[in-house]
Amino acid sequence: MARVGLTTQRLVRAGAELADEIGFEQVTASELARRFDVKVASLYSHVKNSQDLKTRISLFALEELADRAADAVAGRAGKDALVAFANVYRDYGREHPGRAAAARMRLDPETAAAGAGVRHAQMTRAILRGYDLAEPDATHAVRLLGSVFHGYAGLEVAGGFSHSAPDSQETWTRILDALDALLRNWPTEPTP
Amino acid sequence: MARVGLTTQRLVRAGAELADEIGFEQVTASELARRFDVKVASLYSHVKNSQDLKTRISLFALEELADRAADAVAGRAGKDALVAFANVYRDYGREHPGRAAAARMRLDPETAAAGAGVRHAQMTRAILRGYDLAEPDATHAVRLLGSVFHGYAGLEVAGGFSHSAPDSQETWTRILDALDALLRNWPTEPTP
DNA sequence: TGCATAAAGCTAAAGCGTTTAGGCAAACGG
DNA sequence: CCGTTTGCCTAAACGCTTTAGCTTTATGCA
Repeated sequence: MARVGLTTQRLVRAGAELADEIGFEQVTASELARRFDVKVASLYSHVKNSQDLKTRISLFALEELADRAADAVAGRAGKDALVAFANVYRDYGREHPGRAAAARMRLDPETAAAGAGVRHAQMTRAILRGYDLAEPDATHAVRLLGSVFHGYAGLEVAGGFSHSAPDSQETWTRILDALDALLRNWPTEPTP
Repeated sequence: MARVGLTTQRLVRAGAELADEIGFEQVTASELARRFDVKVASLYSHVKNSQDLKTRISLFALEELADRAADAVAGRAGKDALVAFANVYRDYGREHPGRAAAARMRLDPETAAAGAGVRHAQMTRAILRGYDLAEPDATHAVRLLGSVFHGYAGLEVAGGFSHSAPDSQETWTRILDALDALLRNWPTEPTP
């Protein structure tokens, strides 16, 4: 019985790759065990249960995404930063659809707070430094940006925009133009 | 063996209620059979399989949501219509979290096109008649609105904004103000 | 070096959800 | 009142999850 060298880390990374191949929903302890050529029960020494495995994959993806975002934003400001930041999210979703789906998985608030969720919020806030938004408008804007990135990725993977003109890339570019314009001219008072 | 009177319709409606109670992900043929006090195999005369059941619940929710939206938008225009429309989505998510999750389920494009997906797109487009958007900007705007509604609901149910100031309702109102301002002043050309 | 011990991976088994095949009986049409 | 449809059943196979307890491997300390 040669040891394969299972680790929580290795399981999570392999699970992330598996998610990209077959979809996050389809990632299962059994399938993962098959990949490592190991009996299913062996995984349970490294992972609490199936839910725990998925949660860890989600947190891994969030971390990886935050790393990329931090990298992209460094040394940029204003619209330049906004576009770079947004493109990280979009590119990640296209390059790693399974991990991106994992990142969108609903985590209970405490788990999310302990993970990279905070980094994402802080980076989004950092983007807004290039615009002139005081609280609480900055928070509103952070939430708007989160909703758009989150929502667009979800709709795009669902095939919502595919095969219909104008193409998704064009829309994405124009949405970023629009968001930039909006942030530069955020309405302080509702206009009835 | 008294007959319960199972129907695809009844199964789907009960499945939708079940989703609101225990979460869409947890809706299972077994659980549904338990509710009707019927053996699981009996469901398979009315539903092709478990996936088919979920798809039907999703389509049901989309239809219900489209009905409400159509109702809300009737006789309104401009920001008034935008706000009413957006609030339908948000209220539905809070009133029927399970159905809303079902509505966000990824369907294959042909299934979605055959269902109420088209109505949603058309209504969103109708909202934009109150603003001055020519193609392709109108399409970009439709996609932006879809992303925001979709994304906000997803983040809100994940508890993203709960228990942190400012409260979610305030943000929602201000986001709608912002979107209204953006639509009235949509940037025709990127501003570098 | 050699042994003790913790950890890795295994077998076995129970539980639950899905799905199909085939059977009985209730409802319904003529 | 009879025949047909069909609603619901039993039975069984299959796959994923999870726990319990065992064997073997690796590792570190004497």
